Amino acid sequence: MDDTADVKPPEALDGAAPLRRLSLYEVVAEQLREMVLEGELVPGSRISEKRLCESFEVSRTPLREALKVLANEGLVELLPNRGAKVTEVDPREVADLFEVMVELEALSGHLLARRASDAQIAELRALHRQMLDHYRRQERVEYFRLNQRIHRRLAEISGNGVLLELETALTLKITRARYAANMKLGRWDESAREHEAILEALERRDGEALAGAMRDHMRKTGDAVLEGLAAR
Amino acid sequence: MDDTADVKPPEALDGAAPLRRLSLYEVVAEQLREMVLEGELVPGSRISEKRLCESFEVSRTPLREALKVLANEGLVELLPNRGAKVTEVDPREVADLFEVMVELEALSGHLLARRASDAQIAELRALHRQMLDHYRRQERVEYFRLNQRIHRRLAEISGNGVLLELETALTLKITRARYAANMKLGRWDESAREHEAILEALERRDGEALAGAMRDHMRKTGDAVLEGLAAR
DNA sequence: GTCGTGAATTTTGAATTCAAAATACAGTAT
DNA sequence: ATACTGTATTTTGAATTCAAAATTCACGAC
Repeated sequence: MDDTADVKPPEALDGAAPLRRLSLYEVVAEQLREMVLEGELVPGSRISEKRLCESFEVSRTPLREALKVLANEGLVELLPNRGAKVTEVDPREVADLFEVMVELEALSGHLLARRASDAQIAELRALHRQMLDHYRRQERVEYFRLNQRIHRRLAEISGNGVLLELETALTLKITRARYAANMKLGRWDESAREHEAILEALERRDGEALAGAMRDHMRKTGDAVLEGLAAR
Repeated sequence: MDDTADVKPPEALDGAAPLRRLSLYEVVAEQLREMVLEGELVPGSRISEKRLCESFEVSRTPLREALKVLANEGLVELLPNRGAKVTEVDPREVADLFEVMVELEALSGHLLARRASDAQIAELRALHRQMLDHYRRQERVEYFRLNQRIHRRLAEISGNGVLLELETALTLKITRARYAANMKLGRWDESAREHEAILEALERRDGEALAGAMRDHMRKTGDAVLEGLAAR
């Protein structure tokens, strides 16, 4: 019998505002997601449940629930009676991904031009300026994070919940492909210009131009990722 | 993909060709899905795990795994520590759904015009003719089933796996909304004409026309569903 | 009489246990 | 030596058990 000396701290952090505790499997899923995204779990490799259980210090029940979540996100595959394996990054699928994403972005653009409030546009402009600051200072991580945040905010302001969900889900896979392609962000300046075009079109509330700019931006991002994947 | 509702006892038929047994939770998920779609489980009502366990004659483990699948499909909501409840059909969300679906159909159209082989086009034409037969004979169920099958086949032939997945997922919700709206299929003749337009554009390989026709068809379907929902 | 507090019951979240399937291994026969 | 078969081990699928959270209900105070 192994020592069960370490007891979970159930009495910790109940202090002020646990508006909602989140389930254990969600925490595990979050961790797993990160591990897959950053390549800590090698694509194609089978996942040993036991090892993960030990490293996470949870039992198999929440771990398997987490695996199902990841499976639905397309990060792992669940083979009946043969466990789970990390999905490979298939360039073909990535191409498909961007093909769809381009259209979703275009839709976003059309909606944004119609629905964004002046305040929201100002907010986006502020975020954009902030991002450009990071760009000028060559702060990669902060730039990337703000970039993601802007894209998410754009999707939110589009005012279509389904669209937001889909873009979130697909962005996850795109991020994974990015890591796999080992993107070196040499596209910084180009990308920054494209963002500028997006902001300008939005401020003019020119739906066609905005949709075109967002479409263009996503297409070029896709090309860059695919190129990176090909030259793995 | 055939949609035969074959009953399979879990431990029977191991004799010849169980190419792959499917997990218990998948069977349960399938059943639950149907129950939610057809309104057997009332929207908004909380789901008693115990009762479902008894009626399905499975333990809580596979049932809960199935619930997670349904949650990811958006058919049920998982409230932490408070169980699951069947999601309500929100007209606002349905509108969002179609707004996105319209664009996905348009993309499908563009891809189809480029990628569909002559044989595939012939196959679709055959399915279409079959569907029209059912229409003439006023065979609702068969018509509806073939309609679904054609749409699915169109998505498949588009040759974009991601697009196929998304359309499948969203079609699920659309189907649910249809049931909730208690669609009376008074749109039969109109719908049949739209399908004819789609087929013709495809045979001409006119991408723009095809995208337009598919977009139009989906938009009108959406309008009809929303109208049905409003007049609940 | 109504509102608030606290215990009892119910229900969910997670761990453990049990059984079946798959894989790995060893031995034997050709 | 190699290939096949039967067995042992590992790993997964599902059931059961245990604990914690939430809901319900009753009692008491105002």
